[in-house]
Amino acid sequence: MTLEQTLKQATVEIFNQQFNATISPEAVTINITNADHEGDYTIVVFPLVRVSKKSPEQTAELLGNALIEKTNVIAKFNVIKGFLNLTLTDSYWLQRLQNIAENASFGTFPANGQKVVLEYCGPNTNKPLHIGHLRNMLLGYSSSEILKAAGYDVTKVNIYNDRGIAICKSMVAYTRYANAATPQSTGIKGDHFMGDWYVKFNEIVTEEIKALPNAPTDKDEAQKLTPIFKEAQELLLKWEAGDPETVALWKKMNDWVYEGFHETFKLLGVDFQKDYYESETYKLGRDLVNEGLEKNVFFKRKDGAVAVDLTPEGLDEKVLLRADGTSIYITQDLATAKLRHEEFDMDKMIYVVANEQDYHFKVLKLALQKLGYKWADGIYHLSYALVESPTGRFKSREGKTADADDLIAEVLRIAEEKTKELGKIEGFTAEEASTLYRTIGLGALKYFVLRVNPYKKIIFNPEESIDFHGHTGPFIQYTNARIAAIMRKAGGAVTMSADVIAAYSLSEVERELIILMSEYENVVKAAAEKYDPSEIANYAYNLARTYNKFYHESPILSAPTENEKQVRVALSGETGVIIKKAMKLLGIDVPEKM
RNA sequence: GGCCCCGUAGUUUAAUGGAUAAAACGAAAGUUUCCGGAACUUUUGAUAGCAGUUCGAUUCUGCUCGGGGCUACCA
Repeated sequence: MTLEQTLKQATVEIFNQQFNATISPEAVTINITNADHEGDYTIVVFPLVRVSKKSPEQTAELLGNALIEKTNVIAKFNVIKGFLNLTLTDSYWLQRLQNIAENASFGTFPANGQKVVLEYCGPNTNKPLHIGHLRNMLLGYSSSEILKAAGYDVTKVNIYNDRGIAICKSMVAYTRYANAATPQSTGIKGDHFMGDWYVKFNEIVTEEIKALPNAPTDKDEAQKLTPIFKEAQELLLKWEAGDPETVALWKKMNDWVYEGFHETFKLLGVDFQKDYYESETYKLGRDLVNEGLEKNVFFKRKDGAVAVDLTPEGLDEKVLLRADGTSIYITQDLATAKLRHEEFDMDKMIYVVANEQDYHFKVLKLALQKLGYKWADGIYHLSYALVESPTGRFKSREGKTADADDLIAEVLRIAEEKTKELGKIEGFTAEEASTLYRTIGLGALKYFVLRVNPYKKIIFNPEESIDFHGHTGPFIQYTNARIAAIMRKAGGAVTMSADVIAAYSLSEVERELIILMSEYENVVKAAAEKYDPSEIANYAYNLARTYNKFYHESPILSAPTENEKQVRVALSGETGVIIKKAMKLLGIDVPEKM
């Protein structure tokens, strides 16, 4: 039982005895005491006065005394208004620290038997990854790590939107102008190579529109009249018909893209246990929709399209199958969901997709629920806001500024520059140095993205780029490097003796640090429940900041007494351990020297 | 038009309905003896507006004003 549970339970029992009243443990709110007041934990008694029928102060006083009687961990308490501030004994905290240090799996929960399928990334294969994918991938990967720590069995999957008119556009431009160039022959990364031909296509469209006799003012309308667009449409038809030459070209170009993507995935450290391809699922779903017709939960409109009526749920009527019986996006998503359930028998299915598609996922979940699939209750859309430039939304037309690979390269370059400036890596081999630049640069980038709550939009200013001071990844990494240096000199982790645990008197910061570490497992749990890595990110920062404060206030290796040295080294070692654990949940490596 | 999300110091972010709203960046000043100065200590400054719910509201409700998104037999 955790301390909070113990205190809640004791409070419930005390109320039962003293007031003959039954309250639930959930009704007892316990917070960490505000920094401005003395105490470790605070029980807010306002909600309890209704039961005690005494003033908040009297109730708190009574409860405080009773808790001291009942438990053996409370040293003292004070009452301010309706707040009961409890101070635990130093030996409780030291013992707690020792227990944490001895428990290698502190912060990871035992398997809960629940399976999760988590879909993330979901790129189109006609252009390179951009900053939005970056946010998606970092969120997806980190969420998966957090869920695993919370005891879930997680399978990460990706879905490639590898077909359609956009891909055909690149193919047409390539066929017309490339002269059989390849990523290898040009030295261009495969996904960028594909993207370049997509850009080329659009350039030609613009030219051909100019040549049009009576071009419509609407750009989309005008595009449809251009020869190159018509070629792309023909190509799409040929692809759908399975024309061998077209399919071969399509496959060749997509393989280039995958090679490029995989390079980026590897650099970022994200991975997938299974890949899905739209080209294999785009026709699925028809049977499922017909099943809905039979069950009378979907209906056929007069025009022949099959739709679901979601007006009772506050949404609209939504078409699920075209009048000609072919699938649309939602149709295949329904089918893919069912397919995955058959494959994985998961309890939860999480989709990491931008908030533009909030509506889509509401429909998806409701439609599956109407079909009677119980597992649809476990569908969760991990929705995140778009990344915007200071001037508004990143458009692909704005080009380079939003490109994921460029952004990564830039941040690695800055990491190298700053590290060299500081000159702390003497004795590093060239390879060690470049690994370090990567660790720090990616640490900065990942932290920058993950520290923000997913539903909040991120304003990203490429000019100002990413910082390495203050509330950043490198700051946390640096703190660990500093701790690592101390631990090397101390000769490794220490175990505190029973005498020290019993008699040591903690300073304010030391106490603060232990309380923070003690909270780590609650933070992991909360982050998993909320699907929110920013909880972990902010926690890690807090821990690092508190440690630095401690570090500056308290001599560690040169502490005045052996007891102080023992406690402070133990404190340092475990802080390092938890920093590493937390950062791992964010997908961020932590160097021992930097 | 309808629906959804967001609005906190100059800027970027925090705060299960709890105490005097917390940090970082920026700006200004400082850290002789010290284990790593990517650090630490000061100073500076904010809940868009108006009501309501209650012991208590950044948080919940309603309205107003701003910003974004969705509302395709596109993906």
